Amino acid sequence: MDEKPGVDEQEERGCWAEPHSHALGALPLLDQETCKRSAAIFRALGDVSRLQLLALLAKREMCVTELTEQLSDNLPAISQRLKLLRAERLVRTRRQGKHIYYSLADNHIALLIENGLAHGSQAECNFCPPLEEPGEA
Amino acid sequence: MDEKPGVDEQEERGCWAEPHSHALGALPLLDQETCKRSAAIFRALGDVSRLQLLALLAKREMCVTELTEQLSDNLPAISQRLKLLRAERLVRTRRQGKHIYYSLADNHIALLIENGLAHGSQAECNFCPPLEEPGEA
DNA sequence: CTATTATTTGATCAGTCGGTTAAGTGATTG
DNA sequence: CAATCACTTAACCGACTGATCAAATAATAG
Repeated sequence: MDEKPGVDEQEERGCWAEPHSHALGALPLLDQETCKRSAAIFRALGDVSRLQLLALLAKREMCVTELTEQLSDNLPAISQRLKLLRAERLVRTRRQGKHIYYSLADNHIALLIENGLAHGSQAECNFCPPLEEPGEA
Repeated sequence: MDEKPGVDEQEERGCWAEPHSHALGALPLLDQETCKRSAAIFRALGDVSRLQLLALLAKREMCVTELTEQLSDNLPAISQRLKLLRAERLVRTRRQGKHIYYSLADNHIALLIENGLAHGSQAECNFCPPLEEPGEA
């Protein structure tokens, strides 16, 4: 936004004296809102219990009781996690009678989860194009 | 314990009495190692400062001093974040003289970041196929 | 209405995380 | 060699997180 620090004078202080690319000027940072939102999503995904929960919901919608059963955990804990995930809009709810069914909010999220799990596994990532030969010889 | 599929009688205990799909049995959970690794990656990405840092490194490799400049932050803070990101193998380092250059560990990570940022922005996600199901509740 | 089932919320509390400052390390220069 | 630069680490500390249990709420059944 401001005047860019043009390379007027080559002073001999700091690594600026060397031909660093950052002498070329400041790079634009991420939009603050996008960044905050993205980080919040990542943070919500960054927990083993929640990730297991989401992985289950990626298969099909489930009510809280079933999630509790499948995860062999206690119900309030599940509910608290779901609350957080819902606050981040990663899951959605649907009420039917006495039950509240949870499911992933959209397939964006499903894709992101799948993508992350692919990275987390040692298997080849099917989201990335085949690695170009890292020919650093 | 389970009767045959012919659900003629309703037992009076729990939501099991109702035709819930989890009566069909337990679903497999995620492999614990994959889950932990994935969650760790997500957690590392789940911070605004680190995400900005990674977004910069997605453009090109930089030394710590330049990152400090670009982010207008103090150097030890950047270094601590880089340490964490390196511990999670999201970034790699290359020493050249007095400088240590950081870059993203691989393009898996670059893709995952790009993917997450796309979700974080309100724009259409270019990683997801166009939604095929208009007729959803 | 009351009772029961299903789920959420409140409140507490231990554990973790990230920023900050100062000191430490490792490479290069004179 | 000592001085300097680039960066890392240690240690402390306040803030946040997530688990837990009891109590509250919401919908349905009787």
